[in-house]
Parts: sequence; structure tokens; C-alpha cells
Amino acid sequence: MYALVDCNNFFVSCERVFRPQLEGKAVVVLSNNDGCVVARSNESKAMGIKMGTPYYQISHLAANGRLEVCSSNHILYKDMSSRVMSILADAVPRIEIYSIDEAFLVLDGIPEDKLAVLCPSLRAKVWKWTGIPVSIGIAPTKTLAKIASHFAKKYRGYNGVCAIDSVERRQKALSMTPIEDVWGVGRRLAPTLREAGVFTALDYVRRPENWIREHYMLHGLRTWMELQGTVCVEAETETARKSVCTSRSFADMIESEDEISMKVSDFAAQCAKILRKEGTAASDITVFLHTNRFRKDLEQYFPSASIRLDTAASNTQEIVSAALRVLHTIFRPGYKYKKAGVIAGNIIPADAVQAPLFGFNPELREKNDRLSRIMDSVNKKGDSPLLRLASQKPVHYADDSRRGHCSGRYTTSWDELIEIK
DNA sequence: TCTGGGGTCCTAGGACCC
DNA sequence: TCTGGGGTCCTAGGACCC
Repeated sequence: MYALVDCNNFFVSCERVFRPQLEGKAVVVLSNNDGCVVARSNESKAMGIKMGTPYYQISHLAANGRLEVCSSNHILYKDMSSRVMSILADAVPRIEIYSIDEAFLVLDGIPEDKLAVLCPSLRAKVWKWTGIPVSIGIAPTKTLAKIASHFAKKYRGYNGVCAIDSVERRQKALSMTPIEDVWGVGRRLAPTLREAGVFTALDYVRRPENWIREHYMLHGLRTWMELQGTVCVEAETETARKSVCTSRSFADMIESEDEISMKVSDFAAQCAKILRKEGTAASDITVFLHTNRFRKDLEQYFPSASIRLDTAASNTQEIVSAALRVLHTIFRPGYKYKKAGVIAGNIIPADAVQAPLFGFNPELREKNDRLSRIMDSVNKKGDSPLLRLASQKPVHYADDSRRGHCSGRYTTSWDELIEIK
């Protein structure tokens, strides 16, 4: 059996832990630049505010006091997440952290009588120790556990824990689950399924295997089996990540290549820092630019290009230099850019980097790597890097992202940063 | 005026090999 | 006019997830 533990309205719940006055109120958490809604309390959901709603469309609600607004505070959310996850990890032999607010518990080998008390007590413990409310769904497959957790969240009678542990319960749950709520059925598939007369998860499993295979291929077949209780989405083995991406939308559109270069340098430096932290190196560097897709009155341009380094790298100098070279090939003047990003791909363990036979300068590589290590040790404190390349954003530049409603760093320290300043 | 960020997997089709 | 058969690998793009 699997249990899916899902934190309720996670970002909002994190904010509420430290600002209890938000309890019972309609609250939303906004994305970068206070752009759009990424988390909602039950009260704001009830007001009809949808996920992804642009903030400017609901800002009047905040102005007249009907809605509380928080800018996103990922440092806080990550810390709260690790607290929740460590409690879960202590309780069961095996846990797979699926996202910042969700984890699958692998319940194999836990006797049934213990299972019945484990999940409710775990939920109580997380609540008591962190202040985060969670819902738990228990079922033989991950896809069914997802459905069970929806029920646990939606109906108070379950007290936050719902198990799909018999054929009858499964049938009932499937019949009550709209097809678009099934894990693996997204925005694109749901409308075509409905057109084909598939409205619920039960409709879906009643279709013959061949029909599923023909229209939805391997992915659809897996979901079809999982919904019937056959495990297809296996327990994850710990896999190394394959790419790392840093990208941002800009509060204001940017036209100059110099200014974009500064941003791209920062993004590339951030990717390099993550590579080093994880003990890996990348050899594919991709840079992309976006104009503002919502401005139909402006010329649009969405370029992207990559280069492959001869030798996988993780030092800031080489990654940034590669990113700037790529940027120069795609940048075209005359456009108003709204977003840029850097992706470092083809990631390998740092100790598996192979140098090419020719054209590789080990002394230079060692020098670059050492410099990056030194930068890391100096920059360790605080989150605004003190040492950076000249191509990056100068230290005296203001943080230009919009974050008008940010909460404090209640669980992580500012002291080191203040000391440095 | 104002619209997020970061991932994974799968498939089709092209490039290349003999 | 008419142009094989079989295989692998890589990549771009599309779908999905949170």
C-alpha cells in the first residue's frame, strides 16, 4: 500500500503558522513579481478565485479588505517542508518526497492493524509539531492514493485520512472522480476524453484496453491499470536530476542586450552554484528569451539555443561565459523582453567528468574551479552573493522584483547577512 | 499598467550506420 | 518514370506534474 501525504493549501498554511490572524480569512499567495495566484486558502477558493489568476484581476478584493495577500516566501516554505518531511521519514521505513508539499509513504510490511492507527496519528503529529494540516490518502497504487487524498481533503467526515482498500470503495471513488482530477490527465487530455464520453475515472477504466492503447498510448495505459489497482508507477529509485533551470519574468520589460546579459549571467551563476552544491557538472547550456506573450500589440519572439561544452563544467566562469555566448546568438534588438532563463543539462557527477584529448587546459579548469569554491565559501552567508562576476548584477543594484506583501523569515536566520552588511 | 517557476517522460522523426 | 531493409541514437516538442 501507498499513502500520499499532501499538505493542505501548503503556502497559505505556512504563512498562517506565523501569522495566526490569517486563520479563517480568505488568503492567497502570489508568484514571483506578485504576478498570479499560486496558493489559496479554502475561503479564497470558495470566493471563486482560481489557481493562476493574475493578481491585478483580484487586487480590488485586497484593497477593500476581503482578501489577504502574501508574496511568495520560498525560503520559509522550503524550511517548513523539510520539517514536515522529516517527521514523515521518521515514521515509516520508506518515503518518496514527490514535491515541496507531497510525499508518498511506502507502507509495505506494516501490519494492517498498525496501519489503521499510523496515518491518523501521523497527521496529528505533523499538525502538533509544525502547524501544517495534511491530508492522507491510502491505496494500493499511487494514482489511487492521489484520489484517496482528494477525498480526505474534501470531506470532513474522513478526518483527513481516507483509504481506498476494497473493490467497493474503489468503484465508488472512481465513479465520484471527474476524469480531469485523475493524476496523469491534464488540461489537454481531459477535453478530448469528455468528447469521447469519458466523464469520470470509472468511465475511463470501463473502456477496453485497446481503445486506451490506441488513443493514449503507454501513459494512458499506465493510468488505466493503476486505477484498477495494478501498480505501474513503481516506487521511485533515487535518480539524479537531469537538468537545472533558473529563469525569471521581469517586472518591467527589457530591451537592451547589456541588461539582459546581466540577468542571464545571474541565472547561469545560480545554475552553476546548484551544480556545485550537488556535486555535479553540466555540458549543455541552453538560454531562452520570451517577449511578453500577453501583449498582442507587440512583436513576439521566443528564441532558444544551446551549446555543448567540450568538458562538463560547474564553475561559474565557464557556465556564465557559455550562457553569454548563447545569448549573443539569439538576442535581437528591437524586442521588449519579459522573461529569460538558463538551463544546464546533460548533468553528470562531477567526479565522472571526462576531459577531451585535445584542447583542454587542466590548469585553467582547476583555477576556475578553485575560484568558484572560494566564491561559494564567501557567499555562503546570506542569499545575495557578495562575490560575483563583473558580468552579473552589481551589488548596489536594487532587487527589482515586485514583492509587495512578503512575510518574514520566521524559521531561518538573517543574522549572518546583517553581520556582513 | 498588471499574467510564475522548475521539473520529468514519451514519441515521432531525422540523422546516421551497415 | 523507376530508388531497400533494418537498426540505433539523438533531439524537439508536447504532454504531464507540482
